Amino acid sequence: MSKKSQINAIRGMNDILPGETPLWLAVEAVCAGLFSQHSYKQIRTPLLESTHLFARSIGAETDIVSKEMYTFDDRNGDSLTLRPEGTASTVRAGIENGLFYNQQQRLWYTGPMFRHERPQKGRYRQFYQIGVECYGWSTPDIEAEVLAMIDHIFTALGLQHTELQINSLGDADTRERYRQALVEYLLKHKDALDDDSQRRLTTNPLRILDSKNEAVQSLLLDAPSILDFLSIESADAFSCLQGYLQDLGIEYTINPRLVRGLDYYNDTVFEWVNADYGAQSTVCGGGRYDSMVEQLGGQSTPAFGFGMGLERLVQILQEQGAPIAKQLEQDVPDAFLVSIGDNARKQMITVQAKMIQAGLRVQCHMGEGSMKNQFKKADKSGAPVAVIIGEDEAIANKASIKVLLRTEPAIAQQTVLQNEVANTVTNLLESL
RNA sequence: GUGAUUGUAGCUCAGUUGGUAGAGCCCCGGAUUGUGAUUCCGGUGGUCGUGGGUUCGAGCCCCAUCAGUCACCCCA
Repeated sequence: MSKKSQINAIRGMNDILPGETPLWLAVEAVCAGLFSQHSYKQIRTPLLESTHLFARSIGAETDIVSKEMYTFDDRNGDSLTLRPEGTASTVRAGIENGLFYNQQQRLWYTGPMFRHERPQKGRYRQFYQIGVECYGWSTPDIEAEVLAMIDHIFTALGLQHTELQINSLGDADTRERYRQALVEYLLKHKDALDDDSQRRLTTNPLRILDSKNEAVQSLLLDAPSILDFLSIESADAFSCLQGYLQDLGIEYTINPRLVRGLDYYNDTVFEWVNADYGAQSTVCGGGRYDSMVEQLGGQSTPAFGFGMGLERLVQILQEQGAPIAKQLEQDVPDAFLVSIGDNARKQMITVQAKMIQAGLRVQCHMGEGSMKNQFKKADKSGAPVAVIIGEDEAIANKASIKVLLRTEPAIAQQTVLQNEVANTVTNLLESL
């Protein structure tokens, strides 16, 4: 490895390597499958958007917009931004293409997002999110559908120790009245607040609620709860949602201190959290954002959605040894082709092509190689059978090819499978 | 952005009070076994993240810088 000429990835960017991509594909397939079962359609939007879009939707005062976006001027002098999340783009695309005009939409998306944060494991500056957005429903039933869908996904993935937390933020008027009450309460105990919380008293008091400072948290035990400030409508909707969750058998806890980092949420908000992952405990988060479509210039449209960080999800599945992660370790070819002599070697690619057409997964030994070497490769590939094309058979242009079963103890338990594969391969080869 | 910690072969790591580098795994070759695996023998591969400094001499000391990791901030 030469050192002078080597160029490394820039900070916070990471490569997803071939050892991990099978799990990524499997996770994405599970999600896409369940989205499809629920009649959600995918939407694909550009990675680049006008900077104004995010300032207007996420909130110009939020940390994301004020200091974490990749923003630059393009050659025309327009300010562009790499998307830091998926919701704003989806809303923009929906408005622009008339998807919300007297219509209802169930949409999902996936792809890279960009935030200039301090990187650590499972948290990168380019990260992948998969999410869902629903437009045109103001009632809690759509919320229950989405939460049930996520629950199905986690069950299908075999995700453990991850619990649902819900809260309601009410409408704008509720939040304003609650904000005043909270600030009033906290000012009485201002000395007990840490520096960050004192700063937030003026910038964003609600965020003090999820402070990790223990002194602050104990102080919050006696703080007013936003749930006591909800309007009749918001309270009804919230209890209605809980009824759905109980009917569905989905366990949840109400966390009145659950707030979201983006300004656009109202009423129901939720997170799935895994307490084992400290600073990155939130696997999936979302909520209702009824005002955003109008705020971005569209016809007023109720909206509900969530986003899920794939790096975290994949990491947790790996560390928990989830079945979906383990089964991929057995992702091996059905057969490995080996040849003796030049004539046989020339036939090998053709045999492989026919086996592939028959639906088998086949790996071929490429290039020169002693029998010993070829069998080593066959063994390493994990294929349950090795197919040997011999010199005599090749010269006679017949396909009387030997199929060997591997008999290594480690895979002896797969004997039945081996025989099935061997029979399939043998039958196929005889018919060629 | 703040604080802490780490950075030696592809991987996991060792390297003693500073004297210009080692192990295991992997990979390659050979011997052995009815092929592979196993066992034995041998081999490729690192200017010790980078750039300065101190010193006769630094992987080990100092400064800077880059990167990873952890916590905070923030968030998925």
